Amino acid sequence: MVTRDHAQARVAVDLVVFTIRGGLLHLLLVKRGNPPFRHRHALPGGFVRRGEDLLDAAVRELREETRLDANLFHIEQVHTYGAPKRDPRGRIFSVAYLAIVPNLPTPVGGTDALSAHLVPVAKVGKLAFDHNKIVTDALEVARTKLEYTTLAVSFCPETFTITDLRKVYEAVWERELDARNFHRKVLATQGFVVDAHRKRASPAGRPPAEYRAGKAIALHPPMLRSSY
Amino acid sequence: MVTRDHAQARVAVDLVVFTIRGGLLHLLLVKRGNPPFRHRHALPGGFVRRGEDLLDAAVRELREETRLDANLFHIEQVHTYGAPKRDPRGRIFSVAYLAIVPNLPTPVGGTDALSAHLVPVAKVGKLAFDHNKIVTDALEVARTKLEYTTLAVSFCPETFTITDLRKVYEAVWERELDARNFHRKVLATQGFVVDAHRKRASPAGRPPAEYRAGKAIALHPPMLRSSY
DNA sequence: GCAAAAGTGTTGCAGGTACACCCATGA
DNA sequence: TCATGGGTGTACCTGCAACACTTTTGC
Repeated sequence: MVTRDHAQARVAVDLVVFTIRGGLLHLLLVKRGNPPFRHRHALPGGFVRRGEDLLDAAVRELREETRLDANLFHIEQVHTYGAPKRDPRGRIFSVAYLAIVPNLPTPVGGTDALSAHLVPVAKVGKLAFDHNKIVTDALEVARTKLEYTTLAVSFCPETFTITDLRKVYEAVWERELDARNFHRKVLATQGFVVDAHRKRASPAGRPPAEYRAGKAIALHPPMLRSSY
Repeated sequence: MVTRDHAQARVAVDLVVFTIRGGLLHLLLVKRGNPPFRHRHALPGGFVRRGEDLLDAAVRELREETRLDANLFHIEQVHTYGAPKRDPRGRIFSVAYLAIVPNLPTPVGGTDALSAHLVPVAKVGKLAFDHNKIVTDALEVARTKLEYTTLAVSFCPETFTITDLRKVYEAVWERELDARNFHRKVLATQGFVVDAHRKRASPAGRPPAEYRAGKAIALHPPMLRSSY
């Protein structure tokens, strides 16, 4: 190609970080410290550095924001956004990553952010750029992945109970599940969870058994939310 | 950010175009006319232009390559590849698109390609750049989407028989299906296909009824390939 | 014992597989 | 009437939803 009619562009990663607090799905947001959209909430993220791969950039940004070790969270690419005017600073493509972390520690502000907060997804307001669309897309991916994969355990600490796991599904799907059928189904699915041979002290009622994440990644059969 | 340690980059789209010929899944490949990887097979694609959105760039490239009208094929974004050294020309991010076309007309060479061919996916050799990885990823997406969506009709011409549709599944999954159960299941799934009230002349046997694509996008219940 | 939460048994139904069988056409 | 592929009926099996019921703890 002789004429350079293609764009010289910058490429950023944006992070949709979900965690669960108090039975509700929360999203990690930062308050922007610089224009454009100064003081507006936005997704954490930043530019991909020279010589840096996309996933590495996403992991780096998440670590800067949460101080979490890379093997303590789930992260995967979701979609890339490239509308010509999505960012007033120029041509910026954004590769969105979905991250899921167990019981996130109190977040800290990053380089470009005034502060970071966890916000219940139901209360997320108008965000900077096209970030509302990015959140919607990532949430749909997370909801679908709970059906066919063991992704839900990524929301849980190292050991957890079946009820903990069920509350993950209920928070993400915003839908109640039958505790008894759920219990049976999780234990019947090979590799979903493995017995930790411990009981948790409980404030009331029979103490539940604790489990760890199993080795399976895909669920056979899936946990369908359909049956509307 | 004061220091510009992030990459100034170019962004390209690469197309994984599938079609079915003679009951086999085929992939559209071009022979590169310019370095790097000159004379090597590669995915069709090209740089995103100034002021052009990602999907528009992918549709444009596909039209240039196949002369097909935009509403005659299915296209969707799959994944973005950004390893620092994936392209020897410099920092180039590639957004991969999966496209599915019915009975592709003979392809033509594009601006950057010597020629274009349809190759059975089983016979795809070593491709330029990281394109083998891109094809593998896109194929897995296509296989999965056949389970949960009506994507298979995108491989079919305007009117088709249930057997045509079944052969799509068999080609993509590389697995034979029971014709009788498949038939019943497709007709039982609301909105998958609608009766075209025509019969096709057949060389032997009872003439099959013809159908058109229905309005449904998702399949309830899904067409599971599992049951290994 | 009573409350509370964990965990099990059972029944009815929806949907899948396997395969016997009937239908419509050309030669 | 036979071969061929389209299409239907049916029997068996798996897996889920619903919900009654039992178990194990703290008070």
